[in-house]
Amino acid sequence: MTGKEVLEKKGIKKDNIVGIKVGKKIFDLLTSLPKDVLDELEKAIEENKLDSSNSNVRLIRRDSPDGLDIMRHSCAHALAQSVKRLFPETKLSVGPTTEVGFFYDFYRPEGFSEEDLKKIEEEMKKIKGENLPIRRFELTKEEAIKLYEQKGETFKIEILKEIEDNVVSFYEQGEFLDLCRGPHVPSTGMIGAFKLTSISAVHFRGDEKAPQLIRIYGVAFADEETLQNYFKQLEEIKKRDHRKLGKELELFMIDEDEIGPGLVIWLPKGAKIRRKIENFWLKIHEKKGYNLVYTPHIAKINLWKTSGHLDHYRKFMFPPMEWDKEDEKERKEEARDFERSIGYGGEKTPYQLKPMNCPFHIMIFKSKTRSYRDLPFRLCEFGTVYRYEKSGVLHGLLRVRGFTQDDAHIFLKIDQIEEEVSEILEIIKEILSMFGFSEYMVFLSTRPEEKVGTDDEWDFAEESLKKALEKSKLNFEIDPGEGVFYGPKIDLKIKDVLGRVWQCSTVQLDFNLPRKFSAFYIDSDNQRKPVYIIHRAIFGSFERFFGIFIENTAGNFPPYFSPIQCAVISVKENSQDYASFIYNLLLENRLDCELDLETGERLSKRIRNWEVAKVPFMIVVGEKEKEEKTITIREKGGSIKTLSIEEGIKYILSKCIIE
RNA sequence: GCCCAUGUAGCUCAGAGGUAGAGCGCCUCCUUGGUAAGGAGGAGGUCAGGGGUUCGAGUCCCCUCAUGGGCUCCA
Repeated sequence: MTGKEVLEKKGIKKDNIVGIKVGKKIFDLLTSLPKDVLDELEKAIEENKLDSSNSNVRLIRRDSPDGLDIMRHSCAHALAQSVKRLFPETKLSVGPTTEVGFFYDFYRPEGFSEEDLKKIEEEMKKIKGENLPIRRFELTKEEAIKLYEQKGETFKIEILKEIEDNVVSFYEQGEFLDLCRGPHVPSTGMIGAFKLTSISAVHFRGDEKAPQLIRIYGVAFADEETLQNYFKQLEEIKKRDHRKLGKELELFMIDEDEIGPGLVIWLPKGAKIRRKIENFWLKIHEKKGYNLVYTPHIAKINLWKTSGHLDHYRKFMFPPMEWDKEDEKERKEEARDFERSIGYGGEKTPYQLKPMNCPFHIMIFKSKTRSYRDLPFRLCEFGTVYRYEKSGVLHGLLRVRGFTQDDAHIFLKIDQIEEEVSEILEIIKEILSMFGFSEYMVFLSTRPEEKVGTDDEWDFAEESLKKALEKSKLNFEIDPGEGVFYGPKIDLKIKDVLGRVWQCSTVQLDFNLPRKFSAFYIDSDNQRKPVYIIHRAIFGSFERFFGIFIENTAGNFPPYFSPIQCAVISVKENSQDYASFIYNLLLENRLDCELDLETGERLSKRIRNWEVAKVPFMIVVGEKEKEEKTITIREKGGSIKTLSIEEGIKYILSKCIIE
């Protein structure tokens, strides 16, 4: 007996019901229920407990999360049915749900156009209108393969072959049927408000060698209103888009044609913000015993051979800088008996743009003999690196080809890891909180199958990281096997105001690099001991973090990071001297401010200009203020107060200067 | 790298075979103003780049570059 039949038998209205949930198991109304589920359902109905929140058996309504998922699944079928009606030669693949909608993958070499998409959507609406009853039935795998052989659905046969069960389920609506494990709504009329949003190409099973399929995406919600709200939310995200705000607020630019894709120019206002962030960051790090260094952007290619980057990281590196052909002979002569293709030592050796800073920092460590007394030895740098990211993944500031890491490497003994990591976690929290980020998701990744380092080292290191995390009181999850081959790591993701999650901070242990470079220290027993390294970054990349920061604040930066903190505006010409006087006072107090003596525009227009530029404070002075030795402060958004010069400046400074 | 879409003034965009447009911004002038847009005039374009079709190409076709949304990738 199916859920539908039970409800009908018991006379329960099922207008908005799309399934039954027993414990964590979900059944649609079309599936024959196992005996125990059936019993429990009937019992719950008799005791009238179906909707009470503590009941183990519950009806799934279409607008609940589970209900939406069922409904979206049926949307995918309606999509496939629509496509088969309009383009019968199309072959079907799979059609699951997504977080807010659904998609279906089709094989159709000629693809679909935007026009096709509209037609498909219209046909889906028709299918919804037809309110076709949906039926579930089962076949043996053999029968199913036979059925699909008749229909020529080659992809379905492939999928069937991978299924282990011998009996498979089908769902049928009108002339359309599909291999599917469900669940589905009882009829096509039950699907909610939907819209097809995009088309993209994917490979069958994500395998690059497999044939290419066309994926059609849609979103679906219980009703038209929620669907519209979803699009409104998208608008909000669009409004905060850092690429748009970056242009409007003149923060950065990327000139793909003349300079190169993925290469960021920080404009004066963006650079001002960055410098404030750098100063703040550096002050904290110097307090914690870090040593700032600067290293070159290129190095002889052999450095990258030693570090192993050339073997493992090559596809993200820009090509080596080769000398002209005429120099080729000379270079080869200079080359010792090292790799012929690489060349080494001589004047004409190829150079390589750096994708990471660590080899330089190791060379600094190795530049003199280090004692155990020197450890932990902490180096930090705003190190600019270049990585050749594939063209399709570049995205504003969030994915670029040249970026500056807030990088640090800590050289230490293995028994210092725990304390050092817990110190690092404190620094991370302290710094991120200044940007309005306080919600974190933390992941500890442990040893993968392929790794360097001994099991003892891994045991000790993983345990140290765990203890440090526990001490930090951060909630964390363990990602078993997700560590990189050279050591375990902690990744920290931040949540922004729209609930989006971004990975920025990372703390990684490295058993590998010190060995590659034979980096050691002299211990108290006068023995050479191998040193351990922690790689860590808080922002990860200034560029990326800036993009996230822009979107999180919608360009309304906290006053202490604002590129222009205060605009001083004279009402008319006779107060210009007074405005200049106030402006100079602010400058003396290290405030970033602008003087607006513009006489060509109305006052309200000038105030609007500073509002649009998202300047947190304006000081407007006219005859009245000049007379009374006061200033009128307008905060962004419009609140206004008049204070004495001293009080007013004190107030603004308290919001704008961080020590 | 793959699929689809897009590329027109500094910015946002209209123009869809027949003389390159608007708003904002910029420059000049008028307006001397009290907390989010005062008025007038002006400058500004190899229509991403290259090739083709055509009497004639932002407009149609091909290639390249780049961007957007996905996919894949991200030791």
